[in-house]
Amino acid sequence: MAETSYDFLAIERKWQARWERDETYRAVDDDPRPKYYVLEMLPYPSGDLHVGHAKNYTLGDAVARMMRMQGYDVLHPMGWDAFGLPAENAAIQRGVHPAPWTESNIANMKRQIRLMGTGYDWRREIATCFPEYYHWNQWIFLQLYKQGLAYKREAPVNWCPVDMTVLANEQAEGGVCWRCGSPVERRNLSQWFFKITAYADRLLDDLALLEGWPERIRTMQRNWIGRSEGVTFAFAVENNDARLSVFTTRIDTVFGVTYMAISAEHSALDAIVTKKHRQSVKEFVDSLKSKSELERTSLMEKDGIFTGAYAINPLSHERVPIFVTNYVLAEYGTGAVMGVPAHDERDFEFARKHGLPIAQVILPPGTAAEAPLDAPYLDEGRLIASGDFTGMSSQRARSALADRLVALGLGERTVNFKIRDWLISRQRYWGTPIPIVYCDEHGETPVPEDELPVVLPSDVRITGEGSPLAHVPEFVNARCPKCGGPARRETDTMDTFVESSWYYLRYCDPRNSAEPWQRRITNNWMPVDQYIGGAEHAVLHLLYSRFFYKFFHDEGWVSGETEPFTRLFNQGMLLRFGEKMSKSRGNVLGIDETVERYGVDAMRLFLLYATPPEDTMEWTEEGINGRVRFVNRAWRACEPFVERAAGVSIAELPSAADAEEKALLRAVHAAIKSAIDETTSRRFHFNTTIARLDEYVNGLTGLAQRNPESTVLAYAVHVFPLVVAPFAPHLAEELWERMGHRASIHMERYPQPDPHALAVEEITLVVQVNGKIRARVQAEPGLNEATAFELAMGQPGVVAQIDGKQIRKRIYVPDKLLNLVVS
RNA sequence: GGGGAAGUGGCGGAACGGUAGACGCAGCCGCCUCAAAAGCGGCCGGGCAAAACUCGUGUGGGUUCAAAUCCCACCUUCCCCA
Repeated sequence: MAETSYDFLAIERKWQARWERDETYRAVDDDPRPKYYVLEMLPYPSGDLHVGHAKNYTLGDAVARMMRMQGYDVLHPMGWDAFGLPAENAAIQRGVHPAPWTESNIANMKRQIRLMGTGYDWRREIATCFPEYYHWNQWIFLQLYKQGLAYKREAPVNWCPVDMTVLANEQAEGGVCWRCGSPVERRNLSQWFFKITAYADRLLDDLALLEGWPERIRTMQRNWIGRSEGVTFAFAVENNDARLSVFTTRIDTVFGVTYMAISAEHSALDAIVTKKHRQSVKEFVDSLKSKSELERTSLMEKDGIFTGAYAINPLSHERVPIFVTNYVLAEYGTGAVMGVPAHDERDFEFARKHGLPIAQVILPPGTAAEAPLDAPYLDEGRLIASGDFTGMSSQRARSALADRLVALGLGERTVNFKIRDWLISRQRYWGTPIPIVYCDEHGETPVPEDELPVVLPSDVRITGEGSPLAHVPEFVNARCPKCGGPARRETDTMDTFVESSWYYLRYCDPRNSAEPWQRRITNNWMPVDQYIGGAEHAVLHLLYSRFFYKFFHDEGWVSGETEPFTRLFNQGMLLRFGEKMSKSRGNVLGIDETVERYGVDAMRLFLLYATPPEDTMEWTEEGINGRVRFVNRAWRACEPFVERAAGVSIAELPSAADAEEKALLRAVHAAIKSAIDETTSRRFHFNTTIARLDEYVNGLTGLAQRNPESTVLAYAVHVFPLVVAPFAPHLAEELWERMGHRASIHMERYPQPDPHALAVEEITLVVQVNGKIRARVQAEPGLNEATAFELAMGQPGVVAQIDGKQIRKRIYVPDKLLNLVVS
């Protein structure tokens, strides 16, 4: 039967073309409707999309469509995080220039995203590799520079030997490169940084504002920022002018110090090491030179070597040996720590190994005497053997000791952060050029704003060795903006996380060539109401974006909220054959083949249906087939009735003549209610909504067989495309059009759940005796306790259980349950 | 080692103090068909031939009239941080 077979390929193509022609999903800048900004993290144009990507975009699309149909002016844009290493690696491996490689990938991915039926406002598309975009990246750099928040300094940095570039701290978490997973090395290089540490306190405090974020992401950011309060004070070095500054959060253990540990890169090391130990210390330090942070702190055994020098504890005046160690890092704190073996795990291990004394100074609560320790005691307690401070609690002692150090002028209370400045230099080609030139006379000089953008030259040789830009004389040779004399251009490019830290603002005003965005327009759209993406960006992109937004706020370029993303939703992963899709695993399922084989609507429905969106889900052949069946069933249930449906108003609830009609009306409105509830609660568990849609279609199919003339059936058919539209947008459009509607269904209002349709005429009263179910009684809703009790006593099963016992208590949950407690 | 999340039929999941297993998948039976596929209808946690009954939400306790749901301990898995 030709007219009842659903030609998804033709119909889906037809509507995708129509939406594009009509710009159905454009967001209107000045519009009386309330705004809603829904955004999925912008993708890197790697070339091909698979169904894993589709999972991300489908959820955002369903949310955008639900909100649009509920009367919001929805901004739902898409673009490309187009700078980055894969383009350059392709150039090295295959000799293709990054620009055309990236552009053809974008073209292909854009085609695939359209195939997924997602409703984006393509007029706002951006690609970060175009000068029109990175112009403003450079401009933002200059503003940060002006405020002293962009600066260059020499520092030990993370170097990825595979990607041949340096990495920010967040990008080398756990000692491996975030991109390629290879262990990073340490190198001393002069590099550009953004001073994110200046915002550490605010980034931490404002986490409290982010109630719409998953708690674990907030916790991860809190840990990453790593604020700790403590004391910074100095140890003098015996027979030496050098002083060793240390930071500790446990000043209450200061009388337990039995050694000092300093990093191999400590600036005072040369000055304090004694002649006798110079050679062995040098050998130890040299052996550590190329070792990464990961190797030093995690893989290698805690080790160190005596310097021959002694430090004097400023409070106990004790003399303790100074060790160079592999586990104290120059970049953390002051590069020196006090060793308290009795109350610190690492110190305990170290002391054991080197035969250092273990002096207990904190007594666990409830213990009286000092007992030999076979493990360090890490918690708080009462101080012993601590001079004037003996007998105090840890807490009191910390305060008193800090006061003492401050009073003696030996130290101060300080706050230490784990977070470090954001290293943005990359020795690579495919990125935003840093707008700085070096003049012999004027040194480091920013490129004037009116000379932006500093355009990336296209004629380069990309070999994978060294910075490609350094070998392009036309690029390197520049004029000094101050004196016009010869100058050398900076050849590092920016970390691609810079571009993605503000792209959500550019979507608001994407074609502005005079400024990065117009405040009037961003004020209308920002902040992003719902941000959707994976958890892997918890401390990278999401932290950088928050930092940028606060800076923009301080500069007055954005107003209102100080956070860019009001709500954040973390999508779960999509697995196939138990593993994440990747080329190397050979389990990638492409968009094109999926869409051709099953249809987009079926794919979308499956991705939303299989699990709640935050859970990891497994792609299965059986699962997608189930949704293909659903689409076909829905079509067969509705299509033969479109004409009759068109003649029935959806504004009025028809009256049901029998139980089956009544049940169908319930199913219709239960589906509507579920869709609206899942959207407004921001829970987005559309898997349950689609289950209600199954029941809806089951109801249609059943009634169509038994009573094809039913008005209720015609009504339910008429409403169906509206209810299913956010999830299966093509099927919805086609049915809607066949019902004679001219405008896109996606501009219609979503139906409201009708309480009359949802009301039940009969309830099942559960009767329990002592909490065990003994009977189920059908009854009219609204019965009172006395009536319920009467009904219950008419049940032989209940009476038998009570038999001669006394009813102690009755619990009645109206229209649901009666529990009789007997004994 | 610390922190977090989660353990429910053969499978994905639903229920989030009040009828456990909605809905789908797989399986089984029937109708249709020469037959198959598709479609349509039905069954589908365990024990019992069946009803009655009874046991069932990782394990063991607890709170409650009532626990998959709340609390405690343990086991397992996954994710973060050391």
